[in-house]
Amino acid sequence: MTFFSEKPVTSADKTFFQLRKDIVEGQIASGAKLSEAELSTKYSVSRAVVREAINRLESCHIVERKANVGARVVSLTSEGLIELYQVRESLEGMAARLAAKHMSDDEIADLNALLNEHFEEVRDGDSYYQEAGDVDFHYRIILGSKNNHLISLLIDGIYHLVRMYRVQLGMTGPRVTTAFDEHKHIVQAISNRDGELAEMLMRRHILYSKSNIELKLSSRS
Amino acid sequence: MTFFSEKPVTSADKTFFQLRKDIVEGQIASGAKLSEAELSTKYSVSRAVVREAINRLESCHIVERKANVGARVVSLTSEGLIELYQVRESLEGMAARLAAKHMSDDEIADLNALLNEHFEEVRDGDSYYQEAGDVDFHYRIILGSKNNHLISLLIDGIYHLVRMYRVQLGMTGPRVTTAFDEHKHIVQAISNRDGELAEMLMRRHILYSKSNIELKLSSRS
DNA sequence: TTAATCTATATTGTCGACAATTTTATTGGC
DNA sequence: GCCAATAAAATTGTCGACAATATAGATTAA
Repeated sequence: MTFFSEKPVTSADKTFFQLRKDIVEGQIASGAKLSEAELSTKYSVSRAVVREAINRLESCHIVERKANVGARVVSLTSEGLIELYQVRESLEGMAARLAAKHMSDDEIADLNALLNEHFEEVRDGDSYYQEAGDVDFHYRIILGSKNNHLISLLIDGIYHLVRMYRVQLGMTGPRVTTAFDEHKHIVQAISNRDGELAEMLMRRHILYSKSNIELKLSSRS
Repeated sequence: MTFFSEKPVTSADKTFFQLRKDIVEGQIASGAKLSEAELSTKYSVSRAVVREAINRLESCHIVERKANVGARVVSLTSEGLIELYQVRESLEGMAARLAAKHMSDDEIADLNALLNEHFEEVRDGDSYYQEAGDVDFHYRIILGSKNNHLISLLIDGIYHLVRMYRVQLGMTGPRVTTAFDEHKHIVQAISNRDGELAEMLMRRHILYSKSNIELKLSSRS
């Protein structure tokens, strides 16, 4: 299920989405230089729309740009990962707190239903949907916060970077079973309208997730 | 004291800074439409650089843009203020936590010195520097987090919006004395390297600050 | 008179060309 | 042979013009 069916209306939109996808999924390497002329021919658009796309990516912290020099894709470092997850812990913790206050009973019921689907998939050993299921879960809570500023920061910003790390470090759907239990407890806290606990559990959940990725990262290098 | 002496190198930089200033300080009204042609003549630059400036402001959540329609300055609403302060509470709480871990002893000493200057100003009834002093205090802690992602989100993003609300609602340097005590306790926690407490105190500090602004906002409307 | 359609106007989106700056290559001196 | 100064190439920044879309106004039919 896709929530924000971001519909590219303008040509710059399409180029932005395409370029972001190519970077996040590693088609364009981390640290690579983004030549405006080159991308212009590659995507069959003018340099102006490529520039706009690159500017937007810079705002997302996906590329870094120096004046009169050019733009490069950010390099994936362990420090960057740590920083990213600290921000994520902070914001998504707040999202969980707010979700406990602002989600409707129906939304919470849906969230429980999702968790059950999720459980059956785990039980059947179908770990393919896990990745999407995990994102789905987190998105619902983020949206449940009803805080548009928070939503934008997480979904338009952080999450694409998180996905970039995950994809390029080759970790899809890790630690399925333990994460499920954590999700369950978070939903319980939200059901009980206990924002404080929901925030705490979400923060720990993300901390665990970070440790897990760091572990795989260190063993890989 | 200015920390990030953001030096505008390109023409688009200058236009971006100028336009942001004009919006934040209310020269351009909240909710106003931003005509590219108009601004182009006003700032004596081409439409392309105005477009780039507007795009950057959109990323900061200072303006909202609709495709093929145009950009408007965000309207200041009480909901927007609440959302903003929730995000700020979350991020700046994390900043305080990290600052307690990552600030050097020298930096902490400087922070204490700043607090003392601050105290004398308060004692002398010189409330003019209070506004800048408050920002100064918060900036040091944010920078002390040593988390570049966090720093960028707060300083490039949130703080300009916060300032926009403050300036346009006419609240410069509110509740001087009580805020000072709160600052003092936060610094104490950081000195003790107690990140957990620092985060808690910072979050409460920002919550109080929010309540204070909301109070003035409701009495004004 | 009102509503809908069509037309005219204005605004945004896109493009190619030129200007300014940086990077690379070349030349000259030691 | 190596370094510095200079010239050439390539890349980014800026501009004005054209195309596409949306808004406002006029016209016509019910």
